[in-house]
Amino acid sequence: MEDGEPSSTTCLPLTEQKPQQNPKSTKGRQKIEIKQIDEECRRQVTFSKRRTGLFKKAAELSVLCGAQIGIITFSRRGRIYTFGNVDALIENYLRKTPVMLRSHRGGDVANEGEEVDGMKWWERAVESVPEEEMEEYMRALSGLRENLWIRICQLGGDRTVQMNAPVFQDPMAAIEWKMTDENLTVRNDQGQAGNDGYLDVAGVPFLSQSRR
Amino acid sequence: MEDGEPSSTTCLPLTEQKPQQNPKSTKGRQKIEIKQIDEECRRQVTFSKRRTGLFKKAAELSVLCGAQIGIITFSRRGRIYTFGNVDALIENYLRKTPVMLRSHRGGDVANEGEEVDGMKWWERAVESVPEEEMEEYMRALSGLRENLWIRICQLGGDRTVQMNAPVFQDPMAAIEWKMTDENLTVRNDQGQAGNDGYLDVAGVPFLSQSRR
DNA sequence: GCCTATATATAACA
DNA sequence: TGTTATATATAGGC
Repeated sequence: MEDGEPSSTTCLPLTEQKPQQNPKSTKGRQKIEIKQIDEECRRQVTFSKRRTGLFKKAAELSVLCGAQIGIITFSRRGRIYTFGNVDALIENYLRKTPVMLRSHRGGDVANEGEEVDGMKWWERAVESVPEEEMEEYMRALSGLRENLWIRICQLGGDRTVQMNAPVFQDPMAAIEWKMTDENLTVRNDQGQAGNDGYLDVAGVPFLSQSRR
Repeated sequence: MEDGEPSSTTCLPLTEQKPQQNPKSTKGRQKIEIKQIDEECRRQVTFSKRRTGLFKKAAELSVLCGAQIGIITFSRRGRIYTFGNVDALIENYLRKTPVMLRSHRGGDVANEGEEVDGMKWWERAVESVPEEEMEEYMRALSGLRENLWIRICQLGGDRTVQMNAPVFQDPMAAIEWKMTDENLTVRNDQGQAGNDGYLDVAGVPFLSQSRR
């Protein structure tokens, strides 16, 4: 947009300028390029502010449109910040996109619908599985489990910070939920405690925000 | 837009303000209350626009701060819209908040850390479980599975719309990702196709949502 | 969808 | 953190 001095040519210099010794207390919001922020400090500030903004937007969308929204965020340090009823949404999501089930019977997702007694294999009680199918059943369950945890070891961080906004057990609850400061407050629950020193590369904080 | 001059108000009032030709082409963005939108049509438009905005914000945050972000959204019709590498994030999330494991050995999460051969019970191969523990193991797995699917039947809708933005297999990939139109384009894949008529129960949305 | 006028989100500072 | 000046998001309308 405009950049340099638009010059004051179009304005009459009639009255003296504002006596403010503050020609412009700040530069205001500057345009930035959407690319990785290198400066640790600035990045953290941005992460914090924008995460807050993102969650707020999600909350508004949820209320305005009665939608269920869940957000999972891993900071680069491996810390988790979540919004919404993530657990319920995950379960629902897993059902609608059953990627975890491919390991059953050859891994062809086409078999997914196979039923016995009107139930999908994963819906049947373990005890109801016939002896002769047990081995295969176990293998399937194992695969299910494996798929759940297979990539677990790929990430290192272990610090968990839960930031939960509204929890909509019931869809309608989302509508009731109001965006009060209370609701948007960060609940930094240290998880399983332990050494609190995060051993951050540069003594940058980001951890001393325990409140509430 | 101009800024050089502190007060445009001091500009010469010589010419009459805007000629009346443009009374105001639009009212511009109006302030709205954050509460459930009743009008079906307006709600859908808002949902669409704000969802796009939300995902865009998420993408920016992801790139700017190198964070991994996943968003799951269920419209009130039960359609899913997701952003980010949801699968990977879910797995990671499940590890850090192993709520699914409470069913093991009395449901005390305190036992969660119990290890055998340096592996958590859920990490062990099914085949390695001693015969005498098999029954209990199966019960535990069953519980795990049950917890995964327990609430499955509570939702009715089956339409699945996947809207996937970037897929960050690797954390660093997020940084590379650019916010092109291509990336932000909605990929509306009907899932398993079928009747598209949702049969939404009159105005009362969320239809047969079974409540608890 | 595209457009305009405003309501909001936020980058740079203190 | 809180403030300020701008960059963006978007409600209402085609």
